[in-house]
Amino acid sequence: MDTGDRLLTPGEVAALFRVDPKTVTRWAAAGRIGSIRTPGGHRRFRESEVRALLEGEGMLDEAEETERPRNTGPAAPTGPGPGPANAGMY
Amino acid sequence: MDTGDRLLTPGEVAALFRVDPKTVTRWAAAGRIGSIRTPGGHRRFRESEVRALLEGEGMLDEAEETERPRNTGPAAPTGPGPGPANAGMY
DNA sequence: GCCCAATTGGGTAATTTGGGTA
DNA sequence: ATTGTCCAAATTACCCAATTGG
Repeated sequence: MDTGDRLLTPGEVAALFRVDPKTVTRWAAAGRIGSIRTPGGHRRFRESEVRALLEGEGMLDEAEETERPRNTGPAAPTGPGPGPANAGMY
Repeated sequence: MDTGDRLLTPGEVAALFRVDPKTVTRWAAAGRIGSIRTPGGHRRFRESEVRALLEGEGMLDEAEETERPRNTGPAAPTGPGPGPANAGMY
C-alpha cells in the first residue's frame, strides 16, 4: 500500500486544495496540518495526510469535526454569512 | 536500533526531504547538516543525522516555530567526528 | 491583499563515482 | 585473480528565476 510517504511542497498542497500557498502555510502554522521543515526553513507536507484531509471531509454530513479548537472567547456569531472571518492581522 | 551510521548520497537525502540534490549540497555548504567529503569532493551524509532532521513535528499539536537564527557565523563544518555524536541538539 | 529576504529549483558544463567488461 | 579502460549515472559549481517565509 502506498500510503504515500512522499512529501509535497506548499504549492502542490495549495493546488490540491485550490487555495493560495499562503493559506497552506497558515494551516501549518496553526497546527491544522502536520508539517516537516527543511533545514532551510521551508515546509513539506505528507501526501498521505493531505489525501486523508481531501477525502475525509466530503463523505457524510459534517456534523462532527475531528478536533477543532473552539473559539476561546464569547464569540457570538450573529453573522449568518459563511464569510471568511479573516482578521488579517499580518 | 541501528540509527544507522550508513552514509547517504545527496540524491538519497534529497529524496527524503523532497528537495533537489543541489539543495542538500547547499545545506552542507551552509553547515546546516554534517557532511563527509570523499577524496573526489563528493559529499556523503549520515543517515542518523538525516533521520533526526526528518523527524519533525508529525501530527502532534504543534504550533510553535523553531527559532532559526540567520546565518550569522560559520557553523561547524564537519562536526561530529569519530564517535556516535548524534547531531540534532538544538 | 502587499512588501522584501531567504530558500529552492532549473539549466549547463566539468568532474567523480560505480558497474560491467576486456 | 589483478589491472586497465569504457560508459552511464550521479554530483559539483556557477548563473538566474520562481517559490516560500515572516
